[in-house]
Amino acid sequence: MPYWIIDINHEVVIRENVKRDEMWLWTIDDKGERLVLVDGSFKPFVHIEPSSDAQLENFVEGLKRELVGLLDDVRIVEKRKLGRPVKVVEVVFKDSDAKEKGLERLSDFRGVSNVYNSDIRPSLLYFITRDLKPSTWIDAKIIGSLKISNVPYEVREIRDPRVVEVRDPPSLREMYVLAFAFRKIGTPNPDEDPIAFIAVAVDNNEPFIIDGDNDKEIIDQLIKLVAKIDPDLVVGWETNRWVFDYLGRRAKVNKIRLALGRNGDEPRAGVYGHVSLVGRIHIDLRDIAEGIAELKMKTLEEMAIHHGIWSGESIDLIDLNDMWFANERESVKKYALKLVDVLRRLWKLYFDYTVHLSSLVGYPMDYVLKASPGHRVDGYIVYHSMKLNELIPRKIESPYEKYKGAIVFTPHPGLHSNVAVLDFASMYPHIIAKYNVSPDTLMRSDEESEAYVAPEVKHRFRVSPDGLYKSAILKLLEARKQIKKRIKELPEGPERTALEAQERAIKVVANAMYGYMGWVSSRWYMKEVAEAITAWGRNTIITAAELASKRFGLKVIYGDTDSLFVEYRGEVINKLIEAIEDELGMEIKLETVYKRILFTEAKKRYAGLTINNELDLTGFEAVRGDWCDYAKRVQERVLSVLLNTGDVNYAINVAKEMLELFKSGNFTIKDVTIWKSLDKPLAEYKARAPHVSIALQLSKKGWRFKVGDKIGYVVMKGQGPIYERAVFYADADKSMIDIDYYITNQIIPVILRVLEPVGVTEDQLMVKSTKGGLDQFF
DNA sequence: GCGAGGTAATTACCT
DNA sequence: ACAGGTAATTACCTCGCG
Repeated sequence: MPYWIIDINHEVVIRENVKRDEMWLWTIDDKGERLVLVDGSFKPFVHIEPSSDAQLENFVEGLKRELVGLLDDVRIVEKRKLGRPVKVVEVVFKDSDAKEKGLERLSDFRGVSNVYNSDIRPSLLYFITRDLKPSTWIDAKIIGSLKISNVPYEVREIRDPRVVEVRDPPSLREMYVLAFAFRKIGTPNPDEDPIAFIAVAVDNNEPFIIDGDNDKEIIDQLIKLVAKIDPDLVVGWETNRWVFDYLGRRAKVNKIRLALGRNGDEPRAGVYGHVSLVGRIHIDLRDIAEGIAELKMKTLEEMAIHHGIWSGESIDLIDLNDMWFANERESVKKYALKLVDVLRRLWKLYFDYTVHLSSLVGYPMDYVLKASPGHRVDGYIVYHSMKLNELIPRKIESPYEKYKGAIVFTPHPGLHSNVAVLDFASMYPHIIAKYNVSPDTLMRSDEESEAYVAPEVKHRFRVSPDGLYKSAILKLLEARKQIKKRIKELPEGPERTALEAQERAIKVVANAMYGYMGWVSSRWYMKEVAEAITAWGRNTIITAAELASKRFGLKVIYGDTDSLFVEYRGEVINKLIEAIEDELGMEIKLETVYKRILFTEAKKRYAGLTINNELDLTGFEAVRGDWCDYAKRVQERVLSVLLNTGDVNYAINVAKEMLELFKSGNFTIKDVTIWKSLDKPLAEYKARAPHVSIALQLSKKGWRFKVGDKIGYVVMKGQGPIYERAVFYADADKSMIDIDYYITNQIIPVILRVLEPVGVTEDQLMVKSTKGGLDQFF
């Protein structure tokens, strides 16, 4: 009977007067039955590497004496440390409490050189030692049944779980939750402001509102509803950031228990800010929004717009708050119902992806979404190294050391026609695989064997055997290749969508591998390894650029890291691609062809019109979140006209027309709002910036800001620095807006940025506009 | 005291 | 808390000048 793992939690319990560690696996079997599988066989353990002068047998005896009363077993085992065999002592404790005590005793024990595994969470250690992955199907030996108080399911005691065949996840009971609290002025405060209502959707049923005379009733109803529906999956928005914390504090005020877990537990604050509900998967969709770079404003509405599933007007939280107090409560609730439906539709787009990311990385679905790219790679590598019998170093932060990264070519400014973009496919991963770049293959200076030598930096890597990183990345690259092949063979449909999601999950981990190697907190951090990869990368792109220009006479217009922008001349491009692949042994692809492309003198900025008539904007203000909408729109339109027609005067006229419209007051407050992030706590700012100064003012009025929040401001008429004239966008009075500021500091600069390379000067924007403007073009 | 010119602080982007 | 490379604005400092 296969079981699909929903959630896992680790408990230390006393059963029949014996204390033991238990792993509770919350599962669904293939008949849709919910079951808890309890494995009581897990004993926490560490690996201890004795210092080189220690006598192994004596050392073991010493350990036994030191840890008397805490041990289950002590034995010498063969492991590998950076590929070389080593003998270490496996110390198995009776239970996790004993482990805590034991580690304390060991902290000053003589002869210990290294302790391994002590910083890996028990549930993860359990999973990796048994080669289990969450969000997969498993099988196990049933050895009996147990009771867990408050758990309404059958609980089976198991041994020897193992992964069974890969297939689709079972159908899950889903609950979507949006909680609302309001406050007349400022951020709602859980000690004073009640939960106003909660919008809920269950599975695919009609959304509804949980309402009540006070929030004790509301929270009570929520608890009862969760108990009744008993969802496997709870999806919310900002639930990790504040909602569950807020609900918890309101529950406390109302003297009720926020029993939302499957065992009746309250939400638990987990690692890295994740809130877990025992036995359920809790997804905060905001965590996914965080990873979407194109999404400037991390709101549910913006995310829905990004995915093309939003219709109608968005109402921002401040307006919603005002509506609530203006007694337009029914409209607020109606809007909330729409939001909860959108939440559900968005989650469906990410379900497959999250399942695959979870089973690839080895973290439960909710935790893997919250985990940073670095921790996702860490999860993947930890599993992989366990399979290779490698010791898993503890995470320690090494001192920061700067090293050289990628190369960016200086662009040829101006308007170009017919430009091809060539991209090396997964350049860094392929460099790692090709040159066996890894901490366990790096050669010491006195070592002699066949080696790959990195250019410039001259670090050497053994040709064989395959290193930790090479084998890890090859698995990903090969899996991805297979999936891509299958995708090509499939028609559009759910099967293909799921494969695409799997491919995305693999890509996310593969792309972060290089970064992980240069991360000072990574378990296998080694500067030389990261440095060698970028050195080979620079060498690769420079060689390719030389082939293009010297052998094929193709002008290289620009290039960044793993891409080359070259003149597009028919078959010559194919010959170039062949030559590059031949001589460098790396795959390079024709990514895009631009009919026209504009470069300024700046790197990392260009605008192109593809042969499919798509406008690609890169780096410019128009794609940045910290310029006002009006200026961004002007820049985009000017570029669109310039690239579509190639007519500079036309572009000038469009610019002037939009400038005139602006001068005559044809804009809204939102058009001129500038949004900037607070990247650190307010107290830590050294410089006076407009958004910081506004956040400080608002703090005094009862607003609370978290790191990462965005502050919108508008610049008003008057004297002095901008930070003195900036006003919170919601408090702005349109008649006081400093139109001149916006013209000289926002609109004119973004126009000139893209028109100066084609010879336009500021004076040409100043004379009144004539004919041939915007209307004619659009 | 004032303006020119440089620089630190800050944010957000690219690959 | 994945990496380095880059552009750009604003506040603020230094310096020369009167």
